[in-house]
Amino acid sequence: MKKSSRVKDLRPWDVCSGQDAGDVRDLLSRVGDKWSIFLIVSLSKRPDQRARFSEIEKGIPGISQRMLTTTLKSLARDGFVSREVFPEVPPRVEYELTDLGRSILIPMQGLVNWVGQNWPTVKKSRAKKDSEVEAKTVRKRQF
Amino acid sequence: MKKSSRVKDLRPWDVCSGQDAGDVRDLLSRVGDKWSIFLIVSLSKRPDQRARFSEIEKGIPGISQRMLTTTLKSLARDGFVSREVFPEVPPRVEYELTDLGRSILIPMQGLVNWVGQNWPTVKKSRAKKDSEVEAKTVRKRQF
DNA sequence: CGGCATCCGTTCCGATACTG
DNA sequence: CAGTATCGGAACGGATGCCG
Repeated sequence: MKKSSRVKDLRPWDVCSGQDAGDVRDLLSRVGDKWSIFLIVSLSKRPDQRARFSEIEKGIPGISQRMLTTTLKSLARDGFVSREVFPEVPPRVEYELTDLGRSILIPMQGLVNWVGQNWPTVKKSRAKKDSEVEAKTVRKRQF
Repeated sequence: MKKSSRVKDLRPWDVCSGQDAGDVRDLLSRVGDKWSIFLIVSLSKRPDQRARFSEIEKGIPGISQRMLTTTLKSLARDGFVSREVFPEVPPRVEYELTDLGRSILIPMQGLVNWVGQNWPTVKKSRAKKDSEVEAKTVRKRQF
């Protein structure tokens, strides 16, 4: 067994043009920013996939108010969440995952599964390569 | 029909913890950078999922030499591609998609499908929201 | 409460020049 | 050919203060 066990027969990208890759990149950089995925998942776990600003904030440790505002705004711009303002004092604003926002959870689940299976491999590879580089650097420094 | 047609019954993230979301974010920001997805797809389309530096460069319009080097290096660090140097003059270096690199194409295909179906919706939402903001800005400017 | 405006350090990335 | 080194602009994102 040399090449026989490899995942070679997969042809998942046969239909994929450069245009597709471009659009996928747009999606990835959209949803691959620092907080979007957390917002989407956080909303998806609530009853009615709905919460107000301060609730979301509490649910996501480490996020700044500025980034919560910013990220919610751009998610709303792209139609992943909807925003509803209630004319009260103090003001109340609720955000809800839209159908579009919910729909992306399906392909995302594929990534979750992949990560669950393969992320340890990635981390091992990273550590291994890093230690090799470290060794080289040390060797260099000796001269 | 108000809420009946919604994609509500989906529960794809039931098993997903905050840790999962964190790892998924790591993956997304890893693969969501400007060029990684292009490199992976580009390699996946070649015979043997393998090509040398200059071939990849030609296949990806707009990429700078610096970013090709950088991106290949970090993909290699994480184990998505392997790097082989041939001791010749002029030097030849070949990169090949690893099993790990190939395996991620499967969940990626889900994203490709999603993008194919839903990206127009996103772009429409974007345009709509932008024009609304534009209208508001103009209204403000009148005073 | 739910923002927005500002400042500011960090990271990203393209352009360019140089090297084994 | 396949890089490395350096620079500089742009974008990201945290901290802080103000405001309806």
